[in-house]
Amino acid sequence: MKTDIRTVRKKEIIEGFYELCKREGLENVSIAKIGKQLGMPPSLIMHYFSNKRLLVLGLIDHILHQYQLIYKPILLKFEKDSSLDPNLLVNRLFSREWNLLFDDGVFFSCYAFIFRDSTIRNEYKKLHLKLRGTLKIILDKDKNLSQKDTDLLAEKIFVVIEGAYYYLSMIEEPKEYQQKLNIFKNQVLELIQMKQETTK
Amino acid sequence: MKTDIRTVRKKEIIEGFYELCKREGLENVSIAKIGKQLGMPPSLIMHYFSNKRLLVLGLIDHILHQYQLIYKPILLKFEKDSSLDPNLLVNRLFSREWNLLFDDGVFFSCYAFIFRDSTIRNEYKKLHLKLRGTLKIILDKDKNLSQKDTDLLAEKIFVVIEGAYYYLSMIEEPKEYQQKLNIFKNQVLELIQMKQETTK
DNA sequence: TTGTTTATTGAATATTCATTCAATATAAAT
DNA sequence: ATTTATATTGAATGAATATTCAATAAACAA
Repeated sequence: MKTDIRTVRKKEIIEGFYELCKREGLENVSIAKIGKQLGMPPSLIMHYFSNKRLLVLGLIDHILHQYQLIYKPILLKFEKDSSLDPNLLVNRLFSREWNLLFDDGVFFSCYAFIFRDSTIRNEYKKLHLKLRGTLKIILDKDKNLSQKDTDLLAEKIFVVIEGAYYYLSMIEEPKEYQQKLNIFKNQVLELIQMKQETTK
Repeated sequence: MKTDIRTVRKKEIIEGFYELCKREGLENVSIAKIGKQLGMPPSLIMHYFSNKRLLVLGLIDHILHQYQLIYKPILLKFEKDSSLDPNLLVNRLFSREWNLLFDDGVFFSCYAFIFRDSTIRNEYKKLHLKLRGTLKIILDKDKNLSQKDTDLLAEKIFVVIEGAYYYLSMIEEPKEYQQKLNIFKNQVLELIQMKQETTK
């Protein structure tokens, strides 16, 4: 009753779509290809997603959900602790162990849609606001940061993380990658340990 | 002799391609559409770019060239001055006045290719290295930064700029945009004015 | 059990896609 | 002026595209 066929099948289709995007790139995936991948006629896909835009919207929903699914637990682990280990936090924030689960190419392909689709833009924005909000909660646990503007600090931290995500994607050589990564980790550490402006 | 027809026409095609991408999005532009836009048969386009990948490669070359064309003069103005005004530099680095000339949607659509095309990845990387290099030269002019690791500093500055570029693209409301922008500008200013590690 | 809704199929649609080709025009080289 | 190379055209290709439709099967409600 809860897991009615409609819900299951829609999920199945989106996941097939996502797998194909990983392998072939979003721009090369057609409804027919998704059908072949899943062993179902294209008309069945159209039965659940009445046009391609809805399918892409579904994909983006899936990606952002997954993005959050990976990021949130990393942050939430700190919610229990009363004290904050900045080094541990930074390592977690930059841990890219999820790379196996999460495809950056699909993420950025979908990101490019924000410039021409306001629905998608808002979904992306909502996610990023949520992540900043969670980080603020973590930072507030730290007594060293009490009475500091943790909203501001979360903003500054995440902009480095996102810049790093963008920039590091271009770097293949592991040694170079590690070296740049350390720079950005330090940059965030310095932000946390800096004498921060007080909340106004 | 210098501007032979071949060069002119190829440029014309790429620029038409770019205009269409701005309006309709990279994924919706076909060779036939470019032809219609320029009033030439698709076969002529194929005569100059023997397949679509080469056309996309040409577009990316064009975009990166334009990106650099906008950024470099902003930086080079400082090369003459013997002293450095950090506020002025930061304002220039974040000046988005070029938004009219440069389309962010096309930029990120093309960026997404780096994940599946190593040629494109390297072109993007080359550009970013060059920009960091130029910034380092600027920073080296500042006596306050003498004997500091300006390579490192340039890296830290640009990762904020790029994170900001990514993040601010989601924000429509001008007031909110301005407020976030100021945060990131300050963040870079603090980096410049911080006691920086010495060069090893 | 009957009726009704939903799921699934497979064939068909018109359109658009990248690409090819042969023919012609134009320019450059001799 | 004649040859040679390049530019340009327009028509044609088959494959792939998103989407529609009518028919059947399965699930569900009465």
